Amino acid sequence: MQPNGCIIQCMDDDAVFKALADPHRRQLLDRLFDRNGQTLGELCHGLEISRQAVAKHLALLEAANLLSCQWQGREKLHYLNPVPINQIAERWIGKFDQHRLRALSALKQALEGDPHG
Amino acid sequence: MQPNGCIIQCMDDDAVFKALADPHRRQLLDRLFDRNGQTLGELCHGLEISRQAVAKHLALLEAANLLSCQWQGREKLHYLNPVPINQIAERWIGKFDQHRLRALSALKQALEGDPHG
DNA sequence: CTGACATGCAACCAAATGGTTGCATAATCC
DNA sequence: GGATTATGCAACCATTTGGTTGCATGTCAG
Repeated sequence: MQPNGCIIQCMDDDAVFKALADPHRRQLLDRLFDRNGQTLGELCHGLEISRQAVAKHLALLEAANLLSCQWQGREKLHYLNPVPINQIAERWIGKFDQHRLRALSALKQALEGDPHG
Repeated sequence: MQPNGCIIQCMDDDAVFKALADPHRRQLLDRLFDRNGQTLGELCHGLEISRQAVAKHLALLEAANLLSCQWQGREKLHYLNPVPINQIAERWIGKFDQHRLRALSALKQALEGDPHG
């Protein structure tokens, strides 16, 4: 849709796919989905890797534009950005979803609040 | 939701995400999307890597259940399987798409047989 | 059968990846 | 100011990854 953005975004796609390739990183996204705006320290809880490892993952996610950060005093808050995932879903994954169109039909009905299901 | 399938599928998710992480592999899927059932040799055309490298990528995609193969004489035909991508989209990516719900509303209209679409 | 073609298998290699440890920097609390 | 806390930076390491080359196997054509 955007005139220039597409070229740049397609380059970004690779970063996003690579960012999603690691289970720890997906887990971090999951956690931020559950509670947005967590600090590095909070995101470390329960993960069995070191703080620095988590920091690296977060930096990579940030580089892929999957999250944005905001400093608050000495704490760095991490906020989820679902847009790149969304874009991949729309532009790339959707392409493979002839099958999904059926699911969408069902979803359409659900969105309509269709009582017949 | 599925009683047993979920556990297995979640393990598969990682393989699928990893499989999608490489641009060459995504390109191969794109090519199979354009024309299904290609041989290894055909899939090599235009790629600047060796046949063996392509074969490795295809093996990885097959392991991730993203494509299925069928021998025909001395040729191995490769067929796209969009289901795992679909499942990821449904189960994981969809979760992050509060935003996408708006897009779905638009799509819903398109599916309704919008004459302008 | 012989040669050409399509693929598989295995060894090997360089670079990327995911992790660690140690130290530095900056903000907060007493 | 000094200790504590939150994070960053850099060096280092093992494993994985993506690629290569060389050779083996199996199938088709003459």
